[in-house]
Amino acid sequence: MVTSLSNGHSEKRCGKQLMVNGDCTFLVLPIHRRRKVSAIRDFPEGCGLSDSKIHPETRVQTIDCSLMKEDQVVSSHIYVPPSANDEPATVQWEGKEAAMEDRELSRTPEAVKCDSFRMSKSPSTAFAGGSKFLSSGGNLSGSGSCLEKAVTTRYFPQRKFSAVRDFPPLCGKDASHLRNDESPNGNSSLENTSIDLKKLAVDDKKLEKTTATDAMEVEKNVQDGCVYSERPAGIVQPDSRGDDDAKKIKTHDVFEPSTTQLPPENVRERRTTICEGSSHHQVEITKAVDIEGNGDAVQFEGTSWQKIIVHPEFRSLETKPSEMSNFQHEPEGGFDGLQVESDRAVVLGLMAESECPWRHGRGSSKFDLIDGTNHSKGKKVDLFAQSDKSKADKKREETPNHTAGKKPSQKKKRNAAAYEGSDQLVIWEKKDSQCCNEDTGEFWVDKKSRGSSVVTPPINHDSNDSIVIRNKVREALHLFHSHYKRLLQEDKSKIKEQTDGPRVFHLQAAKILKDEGKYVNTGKQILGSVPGVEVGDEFQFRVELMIVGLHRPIMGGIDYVEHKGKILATSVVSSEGCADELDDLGVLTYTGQGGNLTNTDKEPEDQKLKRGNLALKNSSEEKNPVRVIRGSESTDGKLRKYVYDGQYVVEKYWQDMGPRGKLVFRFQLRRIPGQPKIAWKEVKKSKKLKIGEGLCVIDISHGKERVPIRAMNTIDDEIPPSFTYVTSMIYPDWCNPIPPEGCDCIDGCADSEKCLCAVRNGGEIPFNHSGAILEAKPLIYECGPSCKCTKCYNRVSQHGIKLQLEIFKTEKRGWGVRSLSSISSGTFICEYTGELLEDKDAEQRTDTDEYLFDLGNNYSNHTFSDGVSTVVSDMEGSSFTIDAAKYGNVGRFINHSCSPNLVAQNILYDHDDDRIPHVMLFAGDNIPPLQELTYDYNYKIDQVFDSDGNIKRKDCYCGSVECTGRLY
DNA sequence: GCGAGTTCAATAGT
DNA sequence: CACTATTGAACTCG
Repeated sequence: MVTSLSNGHSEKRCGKQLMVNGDCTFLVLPIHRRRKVSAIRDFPEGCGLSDSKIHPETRVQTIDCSLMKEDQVVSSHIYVPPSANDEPATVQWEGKEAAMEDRELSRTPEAVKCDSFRMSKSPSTAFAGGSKFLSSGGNLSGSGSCLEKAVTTRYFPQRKFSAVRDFPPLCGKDASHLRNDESPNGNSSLENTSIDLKKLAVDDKKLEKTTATDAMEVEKNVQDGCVYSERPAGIVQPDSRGDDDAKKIKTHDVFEPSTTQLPPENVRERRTTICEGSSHHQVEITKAVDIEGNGDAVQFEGTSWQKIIVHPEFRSLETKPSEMSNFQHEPEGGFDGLQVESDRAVVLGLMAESECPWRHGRGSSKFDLIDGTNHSKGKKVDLFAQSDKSKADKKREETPNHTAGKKPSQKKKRNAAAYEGSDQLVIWEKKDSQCCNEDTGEFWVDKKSRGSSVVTPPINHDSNDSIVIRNKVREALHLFHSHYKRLLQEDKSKIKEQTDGPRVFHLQAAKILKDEGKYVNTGKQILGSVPGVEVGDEFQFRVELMIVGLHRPIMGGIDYVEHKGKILATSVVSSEGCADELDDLGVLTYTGQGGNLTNTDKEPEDQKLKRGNLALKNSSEEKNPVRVIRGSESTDGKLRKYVYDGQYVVEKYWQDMGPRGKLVFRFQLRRIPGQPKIAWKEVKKSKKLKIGEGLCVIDISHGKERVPIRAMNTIDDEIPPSFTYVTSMIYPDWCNPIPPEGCDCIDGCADSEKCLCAVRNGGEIPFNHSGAILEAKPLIYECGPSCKCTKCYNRVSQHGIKLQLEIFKTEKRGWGVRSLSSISSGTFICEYTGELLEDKDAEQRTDTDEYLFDLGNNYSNHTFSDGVSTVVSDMEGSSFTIDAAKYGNVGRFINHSCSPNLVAQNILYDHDDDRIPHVMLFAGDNIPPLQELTYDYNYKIDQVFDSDGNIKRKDCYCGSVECTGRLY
């Protein structure tokens, strides 16, 4: 991301310059003069904030908050009205509303006891700032998207000296090497995957038959009274449906679970999957197939054997040995999504960034089911996915002949081509030919007319490819939100007479995106992880799941693919998936689909074992990975975001009495070990820590911030360095900023043509009603104390920190900052406070210049016309620097990253001096809890000098995939 | 056997 | 809270 947009321009003192790069338009503002001092931090280039979804009715911010009571830490959720209006934020607890300013309240014993605060009114359901202005793709950050680029002031000061934070060796690029060592690199992960592609050999005819009969038979079985339940007999109670219906439940047919028994004695085969997490810890998942038909069993290492209960009649539907011969390459036992030739597969740990317990840096797909123990190459290839072009072509040519003699499936619209690579099995649609390398044909290997073709992965796990696909996902989501925002704005500008039905802008935006061909991972259905999507990614709409290929049905909760004659579940969206649904073992109970559970118009009926339910049932037998997307609810019960939770295995299923008195299917899914930890769980755990357990300081602000800022150190015994915490800038005596003129609005600054502040912002208020910044500008004017407006959403950053931040000791980068709650893109994080210095003064502080933030020559008058800024002020006078060494706030602990998730924004509200704007940090991405907050310090390589004028250099240890390796 | 029409799924917004 | 438009795959019908 540290692309030197205009290295040469610094010397040219160029004027306004437009740089067009594809979709990107960079407006480069003039460079006025060189800096005299070695001010350290500069505004990141391309602070470009783009899109934002405006939620006019969204007026709630959710803050996960830990309250402190002496040495106790109590977790709470506080829903805070955004700071956009000028009223004090309030919370309600047990019906009592209390001002958030009243810090004492949150420290009362009552508050300590309470589990949660709830806002008295929750007109909408914004979470953590409500909207997003970059993407909804959670954690999607870093470089690459043009949309992120916007107007930015640029200049390249010549640093005379520097004393930036010192980092230990073996970080930065080294760090990333280390990471690669920790887990097998991409190539090896691919090569070692060695998933037995023979298993993909499918007899179309047989498939057809099996498919057809499967659902039918299963349905019949259910109707015949076979209940596959692990619930104690009697739990399922017949309702008033009459005797016939009641017969459907024969409690004596219920098979009791056996969760503690040893594996079956007479196992036909045993397959062990090794899931490797961080620290090379491997977890074994063993599936034992019982030859006696007494039920297979599965065991996660460290847990007891869990018997897979399959009713005998169900078992009869399973592939019989005699039928096996019909499968040309069918190995005994059928496909196991996790299996490799050696019967061992490894889930690569996703943990790489040591400081972030579940993130492995950006841009790389880190969740690889590979063979971590057998590193021989080409297993997969020699089995089926041969890369030999001629063979592939030949096989392709043979295909029609083979199929001609057989009865092709009517229902089979797809040529179920498939590949297995790492943890993925991809079922390609035949029409999606571009997915295959047609130039070389090397990906095509037909399965002897059995209908399915196997392709090797279109992407390998080389980090570059991972970045590419990751950026594709990011771009798609950026575009989606861009369209969405535009549609919203267009609608808003329309006269409100046009109320022609519900306006589903997210769907419209998705449609546009599809027409543009910007969907990712289309044309294929993936079993396992989806390229470019990482565990923890957050989405706002269901359509986004479709856009990135994570979950295709817009409505359906279960996505599935036909494979080997069976439909297998690929992903489920758990809408009930609040945190409590998952216990500590990562077990999710999912209710099947159908039965008119939600449609009140139709009569409720028993759920049938077909479609998604059948797919999940099949998956419970095949033990293939199923992606889980968790929908999280906000206060009013509406779903506000979807989080990709990782891969699960369906352990068992049973029938249960549903809410409408009809039978529903329940599926128990267990999270596959070795994946990134679930953020909320970590947060929960983290909040429980007490002094001595990693918690060093309960509140580094000593009560000066509304929300306490903890200091955590689980690395060593170091406590945070001492400094004086200040929540606002300290101006020198000579500096008496003039109060601004202020607007005269009395209507909440609704009329952006009359509101002076809005006019100064180019005729619009740069925030949405949720308090999220819409786009970065060189300078933003918030309404301030001089304004007459009382309620106005043009006040965001001036209200201070709303999120629960904490500083924590990193392994390699000193102290860092993270949030305990999910942050959506555009949310205000904090100001960078400190002492305001003139250059000449800053130059004297050579010992502490690691905390300097260069305000540079940002000052300028911006006249916004035609969306283009023009700088009219002269640049005489000195420039300024913020020194946070002695006086500062949490902002001084925020580290640099080459793939930052924050951006800096100049803001004025309490004075008019645009030479010394406030430096406000906003989220540039959706940021999951506990992910370190970073921004780009924006150093320029070889532009920092020591006191003798020598070029200084410092390695960067941000550890991101896109790390340039050097800080300066 | 094929295309047209219908049904099924669950929000997202009014 | 009730209601509805919505999409794409599966399914049914002619």
